[in-house]
Amino acid sequence: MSKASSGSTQADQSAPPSGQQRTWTIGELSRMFEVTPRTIRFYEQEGLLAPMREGQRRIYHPQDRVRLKLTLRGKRLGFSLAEIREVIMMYDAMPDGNARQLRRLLEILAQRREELERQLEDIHLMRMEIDNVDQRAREALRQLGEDG
Amino acid sequence: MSKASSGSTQADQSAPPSGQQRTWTIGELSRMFEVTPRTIRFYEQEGLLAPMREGQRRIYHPQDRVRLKLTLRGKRLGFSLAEIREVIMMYDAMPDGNARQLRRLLEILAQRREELERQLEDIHLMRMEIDNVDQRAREALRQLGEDG
DNA sequence: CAAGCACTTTACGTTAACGTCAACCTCGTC
DNA sequence: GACGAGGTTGACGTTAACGTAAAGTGCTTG
Repeated sequence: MSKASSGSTQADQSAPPSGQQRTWTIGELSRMFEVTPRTIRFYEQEGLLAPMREGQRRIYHPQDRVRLKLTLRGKRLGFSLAEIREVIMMYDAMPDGNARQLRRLLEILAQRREELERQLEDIHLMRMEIDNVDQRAREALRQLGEDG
Repeated sequence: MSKASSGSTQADQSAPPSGQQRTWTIGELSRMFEVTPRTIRFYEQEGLLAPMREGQRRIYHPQDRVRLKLTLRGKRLGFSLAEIREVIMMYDAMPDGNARQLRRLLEILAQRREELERQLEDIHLMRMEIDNVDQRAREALRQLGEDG
């Protein structure tokens, strides 16, 4: 809904002195996506993220943020971290990926798409069932007396 | 879509001698839904199923089959067994449910619906991204030479 | 009646995805 | 210079959702 324009010179949230790219700490990111820092470090350990370091501290660039967002979205859709990693890594290896890798990637993508279609159907079915139950519950409530 | 009429005398798959309802063993159900018997027993242990017994052996009626189907669908959508159980149990308790229970059920249903909407959006977004990656992978493949 | 097959219970094992300490650094600031 | 706020690395704990193996039951089939 709120389509934040990314072209303006507006400070997105707080810009570094120079016109560099915005970066975030692990804490900022964790609040931003409502996950714990532990979770973010775990994703790194699992090869889903690879933030730069500033000394010993992690700094996350927009690219890392995108990856995290994709990861969390994948999770909400029920994919395992391993599956998500596979796609992300292959995507990153794309420019110099060989034919076999690319074909494999296409395979995976096709699979994902199938699963998504199944989920779509599941969602529609479940919606209908929820509507049913909801309907019945409301009626039952009415039967229980018009007060409340 | 296929609204199986439950009134006809037709044998659904294999009818018991008399015109009773069709029932299944755990093995049949497990093949039918491509899960292991262990899984089905586990769901029972978790309060999601409650099949009759014939001696010591479980026999599943259409009602049980429906529950299993709903459970698996819920799982595909990423719900936990606990969440699924909550809804199923409340649904069963509906007829004599009190007002508080009914309201609680409505709450849960509303929540589920919200989650489903989020998932729908996630699916659309992920589809677009998959289409993108797919596109790029195909092009990269073409660039690699027109052979193979 | 032995064998096989499908089922049963019991119980311990496993994996994914984190949670939860503990012990340590490294700033800015009071 | 002590201190608190945020960060770091281990390392072990936990939970959900089953897997797996052992040992027994009951039918029916050669």
